[in-house]
Amino acid sequence: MTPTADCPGHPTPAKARRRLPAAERERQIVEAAAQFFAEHGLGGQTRELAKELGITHSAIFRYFPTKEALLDRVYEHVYVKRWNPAWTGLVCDRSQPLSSRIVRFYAEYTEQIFDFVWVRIFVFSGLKGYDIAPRYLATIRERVIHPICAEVRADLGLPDPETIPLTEREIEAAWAMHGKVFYLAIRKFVYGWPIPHNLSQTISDDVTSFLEGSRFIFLESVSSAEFRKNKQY
Amino acid sequence: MTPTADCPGHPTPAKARRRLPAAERERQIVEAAAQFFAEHGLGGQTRELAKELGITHSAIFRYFPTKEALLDRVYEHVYVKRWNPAWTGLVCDRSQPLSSRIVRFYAEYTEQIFDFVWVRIFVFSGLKGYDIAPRYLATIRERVIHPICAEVRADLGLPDPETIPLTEREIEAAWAMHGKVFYLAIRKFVYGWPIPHNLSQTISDDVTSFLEGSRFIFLESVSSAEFRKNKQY
DNA sequence: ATCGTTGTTGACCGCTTGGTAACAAGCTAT
DNA sequence: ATAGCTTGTTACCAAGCGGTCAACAACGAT
Repeated sequence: MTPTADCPGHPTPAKARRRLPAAERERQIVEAAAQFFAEHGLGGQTRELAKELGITHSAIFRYFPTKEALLDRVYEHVYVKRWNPAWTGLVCDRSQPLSSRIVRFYAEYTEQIFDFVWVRIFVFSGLKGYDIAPRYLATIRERVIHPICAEVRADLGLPDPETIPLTEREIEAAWAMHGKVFYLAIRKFVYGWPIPHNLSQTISDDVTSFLEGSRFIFLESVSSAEFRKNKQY
Repeated sequence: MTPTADCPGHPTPAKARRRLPAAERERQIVEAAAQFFAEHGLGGQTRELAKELGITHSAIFRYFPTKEALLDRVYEHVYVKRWNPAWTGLVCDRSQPLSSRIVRFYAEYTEQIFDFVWVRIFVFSGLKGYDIAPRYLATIRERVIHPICAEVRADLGLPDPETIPLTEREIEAAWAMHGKVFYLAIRKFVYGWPIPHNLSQTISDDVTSFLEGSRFIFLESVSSAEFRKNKQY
């Protein structure tokens, strides 16, 4: 396209700035790249990205030695600092009923996660085999899944995970709820399929359904784990 | 994998056939292409696919006018005929308890769906904006989600969807279970993350948890829908 | 053998791709 | 101004891409 499209008819066409300070241009490129790669996949072309920025693709390579380096910056920009450290404590704060703790966590969590760029780049890099997804899921397991299981145990008057380690069934029950929430995001941003308009109602239902529905799983799998443990002596 | 791996050292290496009848070669290409595109994405190169087949990329274009045409055949090969028509009736067969019907459906369903090629091509084409995913989800909604909701209604002694239309909350509750199952597939084939070794136990837990946990959602949302309906007169 | 048929090849075309280098256009200080 | 640094563009490269085509190699029938 015409790079200098400042319609030659205008005498003083507001003179849109074409030369930006380095730091600002760099930030601008990263931001546009995140949106761009989320849309077109990680294989999207730098030339097209440049076009959207109104610069040439060579300009991008002034700021990033390679496309890979740009992608690394995009990952950093999208995934770092989106985790609120307060969340971990939130689930364990027993001054409130368990269900409202979990509801509140997922309400805040989805506010960060239900994002076109976040979800799609996550899936794109998962498909490419990058380690973003496994590493992130390991974090979720430690900071969300396990704490929730521990709290459910406490809520049901069951022994804590230190005494009787969490079983696969219990962990999977917690993943079910997490999966439901993330599946909503996939439905929306990957499949382009509508999701319920009342998201907080949905989340609240999911949490209640999880707590109600998986109670017996916790009771059952803990008691059978206890049984196996006692048999050892 | 390598069909013609005739290690050049052998004097009479059984003479692995290089010239195949057209129909067989075509079938072979489609099958290899499905595996290949599932692995490398829909942007994978025909030359590399050809290399895996032990032929040149030109040979592929003898059988398929364009890469797009090959992809169409792959879609057909992967997604057509994987739906068992008996499934629709399965959920509605009231001679058995509802939970075992649903468990059985999802057991059979996952047997078809938990497949590297199926899941990844599904997600790849979803990200590209092809209509495979939305169309498929519409089918799931009609043939699985809605029937399950109707059966839950009947099981709880609630009015059928003809009388009181299904609410968004009820439908979403059923999607929760479906999403959990599909999220397992995504964890495995997209993120490369382990899933429980006892899949049938997990599915059975998920179904029980759904039926137990969403009972109140059905009761509540039906009664409020009835209330709204009566108010009209 | 010889012929036509058919699967396969290798060289080639035009376009796109990430990446480079030389040069032009702004800004700022003197 | 103009020197000097910074920012951006033009023009280019080499490799890779989907797709084409003429020639060739393997078969079956005669």
